[in-house]
Amino acid sequence: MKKKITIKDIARAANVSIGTVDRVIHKRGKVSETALQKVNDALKELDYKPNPLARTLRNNVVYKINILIPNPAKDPYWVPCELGINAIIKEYEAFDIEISVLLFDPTKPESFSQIGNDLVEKGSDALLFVPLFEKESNFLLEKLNRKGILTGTFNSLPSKHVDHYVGHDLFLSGRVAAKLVSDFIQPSSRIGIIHINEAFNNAIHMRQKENGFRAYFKDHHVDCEILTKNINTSNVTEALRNFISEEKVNIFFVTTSKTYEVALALKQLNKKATVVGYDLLPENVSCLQNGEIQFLIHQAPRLQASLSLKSLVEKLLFNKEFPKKQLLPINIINSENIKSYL
Amino acid sequence: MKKKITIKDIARAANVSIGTVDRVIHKRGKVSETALQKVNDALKELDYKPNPLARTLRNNVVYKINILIPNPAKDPYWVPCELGINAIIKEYEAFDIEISVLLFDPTKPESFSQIGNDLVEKGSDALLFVPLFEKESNFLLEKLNRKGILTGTFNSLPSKHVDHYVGHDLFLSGRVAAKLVSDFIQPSSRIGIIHINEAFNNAIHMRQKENGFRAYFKDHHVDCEILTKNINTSNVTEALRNFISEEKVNIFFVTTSKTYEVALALKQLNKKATVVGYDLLPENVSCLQNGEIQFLIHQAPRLQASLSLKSLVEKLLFNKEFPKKQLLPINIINSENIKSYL
DNA sequence: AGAAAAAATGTGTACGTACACACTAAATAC
DNA sequence: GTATTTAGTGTGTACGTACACATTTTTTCT
Repeated sequence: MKKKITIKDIARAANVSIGTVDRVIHKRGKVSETALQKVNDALKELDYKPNPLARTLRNNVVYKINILIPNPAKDPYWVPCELGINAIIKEYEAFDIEISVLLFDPTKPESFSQIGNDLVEKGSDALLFVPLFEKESNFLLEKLNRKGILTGTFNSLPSKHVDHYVGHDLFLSGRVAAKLVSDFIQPSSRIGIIHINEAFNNAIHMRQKENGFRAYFKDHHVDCEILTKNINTSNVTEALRNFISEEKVNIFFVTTSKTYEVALALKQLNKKATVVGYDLLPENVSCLQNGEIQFLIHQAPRLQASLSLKSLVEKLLFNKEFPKKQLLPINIINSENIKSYL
Repeated sequence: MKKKITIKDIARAANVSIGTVDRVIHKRGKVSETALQKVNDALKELDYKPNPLARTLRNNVVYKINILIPNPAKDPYWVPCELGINAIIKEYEAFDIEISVLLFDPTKPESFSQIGNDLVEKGSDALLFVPLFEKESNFLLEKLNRKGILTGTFNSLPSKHVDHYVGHDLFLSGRVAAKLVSDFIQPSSRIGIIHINEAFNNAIHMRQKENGFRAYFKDHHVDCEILTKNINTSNVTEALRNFISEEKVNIFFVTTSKTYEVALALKQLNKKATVVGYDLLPENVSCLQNGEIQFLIHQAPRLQASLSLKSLVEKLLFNKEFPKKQLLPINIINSENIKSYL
């Protein structure tokens, strides 16, 4: 079991002191040509890799990471996200990392901006947040970049100005829904795309999904009527009942986690239809298991949150590299494999 | 940014030396009742967590992990598995870990046993392997346990005697296939379960999948003829062509990664049918994209391998805990979401 | 040539932990 | 009462890195 190469081994091999080796490694100058040559040769020859543990220990700083996510109490979609974050906090509690979680109201952009500004003021090594509001997020990102704070986002739209992004290809996820639905299409079928968005804050996401959905049918020359219905009222069920009664739609693609609302409305009207939607909310899962929803696409908020936090933590602790943009696989869930996701 | 608590802080709080604190922490005795009390109080009060980095640095050992997996050259299913392992090796190359990968012939149990024995002889801190052969694997596990070597397995059957297992619920994955297929069933449908297993080495896996598949239909009172066909010959295509010609089957569930063979045979006979099978081999992916396979269940060999190796590595390096048994979600793949998996 | 400045190199220390060792004080033995 | 054991405690050092500081060597200038 051979020992790993240390800076000491390099010093010995190059016949200089560890101080000189250190200066070469950190390019802090004050090294003669000959010594530089010898040390560089030795570094290459012995394939030196600095020990991240010793480096971190020596650096002896407690890194501070702030997290800004939507309040799960306002939208249950974010519950798993918070769980994922807490798991990572637990996982790294023994390390020199301090992580704080702050919640904003997903229906109030100003709540996001205000807490965001506070956090910029207070300062930190990294800030991880959910960029629900495009304008406000970009404004925040600009400030963070100016301050040189490491940035991470997840779930929503990636941006050029963020260091790390974890999320999904929403256009593709629309296509996936279309493919799933396509097996249920009959000559008489009419398809409804339902956007349920009480807070008006993820219109772009829903649009991308719709575009993907429609693109699939265009590519495959399935001609079939596809209607789009926006529901922004607070009385979702009533609006849905009206829509379903008026239009003869028997296939539904719901672009948000409120998929169960469609299943509910159908049940109330005593109608059968194919429903495909998003996310593993308890209500959705229950409908899936009852056969009222055929498929759910799982956006894995928990995994998104934990992956993005983990990347930031390990970047700070071990200087581990991460991709600027990480797109997760799109998970198709039916009444059976749901058990393996709970 | 407050510093983390160290044993020095504990020593100061308890008004003793760090040596005494250390003796308390490691329960090495030689501590007076009063000191013990004070130190324990301080430990609890300040919520002391030892710094895993410093601990590992001080321990100063290079851990050795051996890995024994089937040769990807003999069965392409294992290609991603090797890739996942190499990625983890790369990820931790700067740490005091030495990882070696050895390959056995998945058609020859004796090749597994022989290399396994060699590895036990040579010794190591942990051994990760794929327990393709039940009897031989248990024999190896017994030896490893006696030697006190940390053990990990993945992909195949979990065992009481292994420290860490990553895999799938195969019975459930059979049920998932059944649910997928159920949407294609018509009154006249006949279903074929195809076991293609040239090497006779994963009969148990295939059986579990079949059981799950049949259980779903039993639960749902779908009465529909389900035939089982075992194919162990080397000329798979011919055997399949004969089967398809003789039996009027229009829905196929293939329990192994050789799913493309069924699609191929159907194509040769110019027949259309619903095919559901396993794994993202290039041949399968191509059939999926051509519409010759409807769904694939992705067993994620790459993820399985990297997760299990990562667990062992982090257990040794940071003493991070892991679950004894980790079942992964069952991934449903169609022609669209496949893009997010490649 | 000798002093002063500049360049190059080496040494020491800290990070937090773990353990060997040295030390102190009390207890036992003769 | 002194010697020896024993329980209890404290000190020193190493792990590998990073950087401040001390020291040596070389260069420059008068």
